[in-house]
Order: sequence, then C-alpha cells, then structure tokens
Amino acid sequence: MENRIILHIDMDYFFAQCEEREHPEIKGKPVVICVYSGRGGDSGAVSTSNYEARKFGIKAGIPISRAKKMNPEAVFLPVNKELYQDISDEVMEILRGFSQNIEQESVDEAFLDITGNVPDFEAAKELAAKIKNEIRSKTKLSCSVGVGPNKLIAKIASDFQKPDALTIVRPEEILQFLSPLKITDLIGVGKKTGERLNELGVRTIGDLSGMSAQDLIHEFGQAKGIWLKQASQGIDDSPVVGREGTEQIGRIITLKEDTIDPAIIRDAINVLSEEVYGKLAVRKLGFKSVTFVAISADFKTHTRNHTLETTAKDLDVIKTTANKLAQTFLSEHQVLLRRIGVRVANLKQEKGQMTLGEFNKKEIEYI
DNA sequence: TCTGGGGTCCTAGGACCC
DNA sequence: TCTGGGGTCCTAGGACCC
Repeated sequence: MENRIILHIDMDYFFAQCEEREHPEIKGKPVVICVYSGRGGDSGAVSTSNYEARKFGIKAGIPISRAKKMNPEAVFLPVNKELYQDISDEVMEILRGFSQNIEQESVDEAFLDITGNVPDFEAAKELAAKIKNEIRSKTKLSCSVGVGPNKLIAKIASDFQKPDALTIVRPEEILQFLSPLKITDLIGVGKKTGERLNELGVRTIGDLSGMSAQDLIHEFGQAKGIWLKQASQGIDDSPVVGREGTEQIGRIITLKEDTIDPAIIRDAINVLSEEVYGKLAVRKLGFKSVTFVAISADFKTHTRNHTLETTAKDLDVIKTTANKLAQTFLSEHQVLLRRIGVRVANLKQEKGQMTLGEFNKKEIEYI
C-alpha cells in the first residue's frame, strides 16, 4: 500500500457537457439539466448545469423554478440517461486502455492505480495529460484529473481546479495542499459534520488536523473519529478495486400529489416493482431483501425492510413483499406521502450467469 | 424558493445462538 | 435470586456522494 500513484478522472459538468456535444448550437449558453417530478410545470430539481449557468447561481439540487428565475434565457433540458450512459461507456473503455486497475466510482468518475505503470510522479503527470488528450480527441469532452499517492488526495486534487484541469499532489506536498482547504472539501465531510466541526472552531482541514484523535472520537465515535483524524493528514489506505456489481437496485418516484390513499400507493408500488425487476432480470440477479421507501410530505425518509429466507428472483415476490411492508407502514403512520420507492438488496448472481463482458453487452442492448 | 433519483456506508438496538 | 461474553444477523435511520 506504500508509494502508490493514483489518478482520479472526473468528467466536467458531465450531463450538460454531453448535451453540448449532441447539440453544438447550445454551446456557450447557460445549460441546465433538469429532473422533472411529474407534478406539472417546473416542479423538480436541477441535476447539473454548465459553467455559464453556474455564473447565475444555477447549480445541482436547486428547484427548477428557482433556476428559471435566476436566468429565464438559459437552455433547460430534461435528463437523457441513455445518452450519458453511452458516453460514459466510451470514456471508461478509454481509461481501461491505460490501466486494468480501475475503479469506476460513478457514471462520470473513476480511479486508476498506475503505480506499476510509471516510475514517478513526473511520469504520472505525463500519463495524466495523455489520458486527457485521448478522452478529448475520442469523445470531444473535457475532464479534470487529480494525481496523488492515494484515492482521497487524487479525488480532492481532481476537484481542486476545474474544468479541464490537471492537478498533481506529491507525497511531500500533502499537508501544504490540504491545510488551507475547507473541511467540506474533505470527501466524506458534508453539511452535518461540517456544521458540528464549525461549532468546535474547526474551519479548515489544517484546523482539523490540529485536533486530537481522542477529541474527535469523543465527538464522532470510534470509526468516524479515526477517519477524520487520518483524512485531515491525507492518510488513506483504501485500495483501487474494480466493483463487481451493484449491491442494491431501487427505483423511487414522486407521486402526482401527496397522498395516503392505499390504492394509489399500491399501483405505484406495482409499477416500481416491475421496473426494479426489469433491471434485475437483464443482469440475471436474485435478491434476498426488499425495502419499501416512503418520503413523507415533510421530506422525512422512512423505510421498511424484509429479508427473505432464501434468495428469490420473481417479480411477484417483490410486489407482494413491498406491498405488505407498505401496509405495515401505513398502519403505523398517518402521514401524507410525497415520494415512494422500492429497493432490493443482497443481490446474488443466479447460476449459469453471464461473464462480465456478456453482461456489459447485454446491458447496452437493454438500455 | 419549494425541494429528483441513483447509490454507498455506518450506527445502534434487538434477536438469537453458543 | 441472580446470572457472562462474544458473534452474527436483522431493522430503521442517517450522512454522504454524484
């Protein structure tokens, strides 16, 4: 685990950049990719936006209606997942050409362990530049790359300057690099942890590294305390590992209106179950647990889970179990529901499964 | 200004077994 | 009447990420 060289590749404003590639006429304009909730009008949230839109304050997570007020002239497009998945496949294929030791982190991000491929960080920098060039020439898209001695540093580095950036952090530069950054720049420190740390007078990663492990453990518990202490010093031993497959598959939707009507909820569960089943079936996966997810009108998330005796694979099991769980939940809670979801987990490949290559091909056909 | 949808990982309490 | 400790699995909730 010592002296590794890790790359993190992060596609710039991915969904919006994909749309710019497909529709060159929108390039240069503010572009906003939207997830509409189906409640009519502009109900929904922004998934991502390009840099022109960000100048107006339009960023991921804000309501579409608010974004429209910030800039009514911007180009608003619905998400086109099939397009982004196809382009993602192109990018990942290119990356695989540079190193077999790859971990795809999301649709637009990946880690590469190039320890065995290059002698030092200077060579790593050249390789990273080469990767950026090849992605640009083959897909016409820009990305930002971070190079560091571990995943944590590589990821923070890829985020450090954007877009179209290349940032190298050598082992001896870690503390200098991290110390002035905000604590929320540390991957894994979000809003809640950030606020609690602020209350302790901690604003930068440097401040955090000045806290004792004991105090952090006292405040955040054993695992998180130790992790915070190590992360603040740029220590991260997690390996780059190819993820074999997903651990869970779910679908969640926003209801047309808030409701406690069991018939409406049942109908929605049946549709969601079928969609989850569809995803399982192409991958030839069985499941051992089913979860019903309910998000109430006040945006609280509730879950009801059931673990089966043995691995199942039938649509009917998903439907029946999810509906039973929903009934239990509804008998306990008289709250209006805004969104509901169905999720299966403890996934297991069925016998006579496909190879990974066959699986990838099949999935492309399915999409 | 009214809030999407896909995930991962961790925690705490209880059941159950040895 | 009082009575251990460890391990594993399950459930519900929460933080976080893209």
